[in-house]
Amino acid sequence: MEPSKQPPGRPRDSRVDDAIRDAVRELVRDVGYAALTVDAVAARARVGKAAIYRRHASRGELVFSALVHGLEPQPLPDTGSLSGDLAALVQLTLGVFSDPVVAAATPGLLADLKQQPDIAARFQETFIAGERVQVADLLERAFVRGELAARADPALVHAAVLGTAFAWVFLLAQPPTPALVPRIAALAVAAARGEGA
Amino acid sequence: MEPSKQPPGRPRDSRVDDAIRDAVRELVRDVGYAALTVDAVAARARVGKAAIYRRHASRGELVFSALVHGLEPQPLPDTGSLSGDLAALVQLTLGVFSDPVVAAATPGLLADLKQQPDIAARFQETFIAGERVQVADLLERAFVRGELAARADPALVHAAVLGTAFAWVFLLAQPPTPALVPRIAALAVAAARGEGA
Amino acid sequence: MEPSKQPPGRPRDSRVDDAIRDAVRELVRDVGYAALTVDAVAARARVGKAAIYRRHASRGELVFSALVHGLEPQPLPDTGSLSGDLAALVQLTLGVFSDPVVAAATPGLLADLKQQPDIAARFQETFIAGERVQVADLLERAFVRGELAARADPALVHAAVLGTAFAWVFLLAQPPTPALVPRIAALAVAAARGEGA
Amino acid sequence: MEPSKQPPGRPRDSRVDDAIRDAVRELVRDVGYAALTVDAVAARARVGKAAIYRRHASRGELVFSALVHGLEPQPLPDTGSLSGDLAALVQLTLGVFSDPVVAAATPGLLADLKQQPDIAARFQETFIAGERVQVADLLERAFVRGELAARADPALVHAAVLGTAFAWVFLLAQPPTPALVPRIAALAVAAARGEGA
DNA sequence: CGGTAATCGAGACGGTACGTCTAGTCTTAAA
DNA sequence: TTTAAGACTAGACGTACCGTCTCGATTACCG
Repeated sequence: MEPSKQPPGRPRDSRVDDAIRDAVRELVRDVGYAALTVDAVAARARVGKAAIYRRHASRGELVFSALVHGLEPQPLPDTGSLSGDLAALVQLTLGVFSDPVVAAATPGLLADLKQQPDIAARFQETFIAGERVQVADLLERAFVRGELAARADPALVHAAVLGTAFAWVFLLAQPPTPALVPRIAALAVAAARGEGA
Repeated sequence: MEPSKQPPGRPRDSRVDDAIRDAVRELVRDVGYAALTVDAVAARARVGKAAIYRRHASRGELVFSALVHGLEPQPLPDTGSLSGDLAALVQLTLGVFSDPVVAAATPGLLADLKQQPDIAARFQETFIAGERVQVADLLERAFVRGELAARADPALVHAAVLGTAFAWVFLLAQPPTPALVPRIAALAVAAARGEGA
Repeated sequence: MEPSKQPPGRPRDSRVDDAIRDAVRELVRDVGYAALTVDAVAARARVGKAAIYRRHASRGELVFSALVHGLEPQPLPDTGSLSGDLAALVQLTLGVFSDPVVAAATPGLLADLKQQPDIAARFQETFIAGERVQVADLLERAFVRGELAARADPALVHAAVLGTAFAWVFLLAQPPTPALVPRIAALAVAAARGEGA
Repeated sequence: MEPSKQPPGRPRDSRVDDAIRDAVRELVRDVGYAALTVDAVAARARVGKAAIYRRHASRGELVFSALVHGLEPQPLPDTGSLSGDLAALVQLTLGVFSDPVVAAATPGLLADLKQQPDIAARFQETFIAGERVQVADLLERAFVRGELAARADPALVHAAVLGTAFAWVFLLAQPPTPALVPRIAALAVAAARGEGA
C-alpha cells in the first residue's frame, strides 16, 4: 500500500499563492512596508484574508516569504581570483539592494526580526547561512590557490561585504554606482588577508 | 525697546520633555520598538497625550527624537595614528550598537526612515553628517601625517566602519567582542589606503 | 435561477446587536446619558468597537437606536369614552417617562436631535408619528360616538398630553403620582373640545 | 476705620462679562449647544479661558448664565380675565421658545440639568419658581374675581402651559403660529377649572 | 454518484493603537 | 488680583489594522 499522495479535501490553488506574492511585491514597491496592510493584499490579489493566513502566520512572515521567493542564493562564478570572486559577491549584493521591492521592504523586515524570533531564525538559516557558505567556499578556494597566507574568518568578510553595501544604500542613502563594486571588493580582500594593522 | 524675550502664554515645561524622553527610552528597552505605544509613554511619563503630540508629530518622530537626544557625536580622540583613530571610531560605533536602547530601536527606526522623509533628512543631517565630518577629519590628519599616499574617500571608510559593525550585530546577529574592534579597524585602514586590489 | 438570499460574507451576529442594546440600556441607567462612553458599551457588551460603529454612525445614534427599540407604540385600549381613552394615553406616557432608562436618556437624546437632523427625522417618523396616529384615531372614535361636536386637532391634544407629562417630570421635576393621570386627561379632553374660551 | 469697600488687586473688567455672554449667545445660535466649546467662546470673546472659569464653574453653568441673563421673569399684565392672563403667559412662553438662542440651547441645557444638580437647583429657583409665582398670582386673582369656583393647582396649570408649548416646538417640531396662543390658553383655563371630566 | 473534507471569496468578529479634540486647571508676563 | 495666551492632565472620540471566525459555494478524492 502506498501512502496517500494527497490530503483529503480540496487542494490549494497555486494561482492563489502567486496572486498573493505578486500583490505583496506590488504593494511593497508602491506604498512601502509599513503602509502595507493584509486587507490591501487580499483586495489586490482578489483573495480572501483566510487564504492568506492559511499560508502565512503573520504579516511579517507574509512579506518575508514573498520577498525571499526568487532570492534563492544565486551561484557565484569561480573567477579564479579572490578579488574577482569578491567583486562578484559585491555585485550580487548591491544588485539585490537595488531591487526596488527589496529596498522598500528590507528595513521594515529587519525591524520585524527583532520581534519575531521564528522569522529571524528563518532569515538566518535561509539567507545569511547560504551567503556564509558562499563566502567560506570562496575564501577556501583562495587559500588553496595560495592567495591567502592563512585561512580567513568568513564572518568578518561576510560582514564587510554585506554591511558596507547595506550602509552605503540604507544608512548613507547614496546610490550604488558601478564604481563602488571594486572598492568594496578591495576592502573585503583586505579583511580576508587580515591586513591594515 | 527690546524685543520681547518670551512668547506669550505659559511656557513649555522642560520637565515634561525629560519625562517623555525617559519614558520612551525605558519602554524601548523593556518592550521593544514595535510594542511601544504612545499611550504607554504618556502613562509612564505621567503626561497627557496632548503634551506628547504638541512636541512630536508622530510615534516615529517621538522615538527618533528621544533616541537621537544624547547621541550627539562624541568627540574622537586624536591617537596619532590612522589605525588608532579608526579603532576609536569602531569602538564608539560598537558601543552605540551595544546600548540596549539603541539595539532595540535601531531596526524599527531605520524602517521608519523609509516612510517619513523628514525624519530621514534629520537622521542624515544629525547623525550621518556628524560622523562623516569626524571620518573626514581623521583621514585628513592621516594624510597630513603622511600615512596616506592620497586623500581617501570619507564615505567609503564611513560605510566600511558603520556597515561592518551594523552587519555584525544586526544581520549576522553575532555578539560584538572586543577582539572585533582591531579587525574592523584594519579593514577600514585598507579602505582608506585603497588597498586590496 | 433564484436570486441569492443572503449577501456574501459572514452575516452579522444578532447576539451582538442584543448585547450592544443591553449594554447601552444598563449604562444609561447606571451612569446616565452624558457619562456613557462607547468604549464602556463595547467593554460591557464584550464586543469590539468596530462592531458598534458598523451598526451605528455615532454615539447619539447608538443610544437613540437602543432606546427606541422596544418603544414601538403600544396599542391603546378602546375604553368607549374620550376621557377613558385619553387617560389610557396619559397613563402610558407617564409610564414611559417613569422608566429609569428613558428618564435618564430623554433629555440628552432630545439635545442630540437638535444637532443631528437624521436622528431627528427618525424620531419624528418612529415615535411622534406613531403616537399622532393613535391620538387621531382616538379623537375620530370620539367624534363618531358624538362626544365631540367637531373634529379636533390631533396635534394640539398630542402636545397637551405629551407636553404636560414631560413638563411635570422633566421641567418641574415633580414625581408622577397616579392622581395626576385624570387631571392631565381632563385638560386633554378640554383641548379636544376646544373649550375654555 | 471703615471696612474696605473693594477687594485688593485689580478689579474685574465688566466688559469681559459682556464679551463672554455675547460670544456664548452667538455661538449657541451659530453652531448649537453641543458643538459649543469653551475655547471657541474664549477665542470669539477675545478673552482668556481663565477669565471664563473665574466667572463660571463649568461649560453648562456658562451657557446657563448667558441664557438666563435677560430672561428675568417679565411682568405679566393683569388683563382682568383668566383667559387673558393665561394667553399673555402663553404668548410670553412661546416668545421665549422662539428666540433662536433659547431654541438652540434649551434641549442641551436640559440634558445638563440631569448631571449637574447645582444648575438644576438654580434653574428651579430662578426660572421655574418665578413662573410658578406668576401662575399662582394669576390664578388667585381669578379666584378673587369669582372666575374659579375653587382654588386651582398652580403646578398643573404651569405644566399645561409650559409643557404644551415645549412639546409643540421641541417634540412635535412645529412652528409656533399666533393662532396657537388662544388654543393653549383655553386648555390652561380648563386645567384651572378642573373641567373635562 | 453521493458523501466527506478542505478550499475559495467575502466580510463580521474582538481587541487594540492611532492621532484629534475637549474640559477644566495651571503658569507665564504684563497691567 | 486681574488680564490674554497657551501648556498642562485626563480621557473619549471615530478610524484603521491584525489575526480569527463564519457564511454559502466550490472542488477534489473516496467509497
